[in-house]
Amino acid sequence: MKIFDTLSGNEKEIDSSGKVRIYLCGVTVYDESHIGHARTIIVFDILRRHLESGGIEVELVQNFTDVDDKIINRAKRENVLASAISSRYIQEYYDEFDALNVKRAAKYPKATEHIQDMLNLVQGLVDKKIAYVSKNGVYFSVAKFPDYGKLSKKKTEDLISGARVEVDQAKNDPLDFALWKFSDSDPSWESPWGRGRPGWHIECSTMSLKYLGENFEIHGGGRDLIFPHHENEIAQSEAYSNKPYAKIWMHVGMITIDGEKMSKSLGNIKSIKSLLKSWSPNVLRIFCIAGHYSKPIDYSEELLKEHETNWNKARLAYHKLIQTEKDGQPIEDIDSTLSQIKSEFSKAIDENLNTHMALSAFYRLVTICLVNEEHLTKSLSEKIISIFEEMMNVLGLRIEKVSEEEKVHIQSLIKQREEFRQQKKYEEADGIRDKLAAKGIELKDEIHQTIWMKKE
RNA sequence: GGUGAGGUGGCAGAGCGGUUAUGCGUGGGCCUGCAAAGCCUAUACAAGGGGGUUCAACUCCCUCCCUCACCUCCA
Repeated sequence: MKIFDTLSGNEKEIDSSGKVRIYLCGVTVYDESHIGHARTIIVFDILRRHLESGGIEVELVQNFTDVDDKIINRAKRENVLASAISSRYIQEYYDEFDALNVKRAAKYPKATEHIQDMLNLVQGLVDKKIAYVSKNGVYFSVAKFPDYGKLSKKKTEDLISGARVEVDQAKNDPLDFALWKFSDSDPSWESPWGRGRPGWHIECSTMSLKYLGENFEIHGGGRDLIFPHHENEIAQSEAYSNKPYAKIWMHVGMITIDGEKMSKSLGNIKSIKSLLKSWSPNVLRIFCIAGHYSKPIDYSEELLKEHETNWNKARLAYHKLIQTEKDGQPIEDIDSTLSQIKSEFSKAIDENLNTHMALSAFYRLVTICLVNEEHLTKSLSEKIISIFEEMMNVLGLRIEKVSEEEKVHIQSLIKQREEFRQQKKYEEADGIRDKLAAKGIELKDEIHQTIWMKKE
């Protein structure tokens, strides 16, 4: 499988000779997660699911940044400890991403639980004289790392001339960044250089090294992390280990709203929590993967509605498949069509995670079910169901199953209702429909049969 | 100002040097106790502007214009 590598600017084959180790930069837990976070995480979820479906072992590590100025400010405002804020939002994170059917990572390391590891790394950089101690903290000396800028394609001269680089008297060079910041207030830890807390970038270098080793397969996150976060991570990690850091850098595009990036400061956030109130997790997932991951997606209700329409068709098709009992002559050439769709689907994902194309293959399968209803036989349905479920599994889409017992019950009610309808006792028939609706089962009358569907 | 990614039919969006992607929407029809859906059919002569390369460009090259992101914390 190939992925576009930001560092080399080319698509690169993922080294799957062994376990595929992936480090994903997670969220800073100071507030609710939004659909932009969800997009990045869902994209990596699909990457992981696809590799795993091909029998490749994946080890995904995703951090929580739980020490940060925003967390501290919020804690002050609410007059609680910083850890109270971070643990609240970590819990919400789990609740929401479980609801979105995102597979749990192998490990969710927290910065605050790796202070000593970070200090060791800083010590290594100080020993090598790549980091230095100033009055505000310990800084990384960018000038000592000649490759600085290779990921974001920036020249250090350009960065210096850019007026937006913060001027800080405590630094030797305006480009230098903090590895350790001196501070006495909560949260803070002792260090050989003075009490304080870690800089942002050091946690990812430390925790990826600790859990995935020196030269792991994929490192990623949102596009907005390329600079300075990932650039600085490379500098620290490679200066420390003298070895190349990640083999592939993968970055996911932003979600915009009215053409502007979704961000807290603009106040145009769509939180996952609020979106889950109006849209099913499946629709939200489709929304996040309907365009290519490298490009931005502009949020709109209309777009969500469109995906909901499409997804409803898929649900209908699936329910038809599982309710097909009849036998007969299947469609000609169906096997070759099915295998074609199947291979198109996985090829699309193999080629730089083209989920858009994969999704269109999936919808083609849906259309086959809806158009060829007359020819759908039990054996054919079973065949299609297995492909259908395979695809849903890779995309992380999920249709709730009903128990055998419940199924029998629904069928008998449908049969009863059918009898009422034959006798034109519509009130009774509608009564049954309402009764099922109350249980989350909706009915669709068709010419030869009534299809039931689990509501979402 | 620098760096990167883009500009495709009403909207969303891929692929591809030469054969209408597709979906949504919209019009018409079928089906139908109602409901909801579904199916059929029609519909867009799309490629930011200007140059080039080529027998042939939406697809490659140059140039101009525009949009977005990053250059400060950010998925």
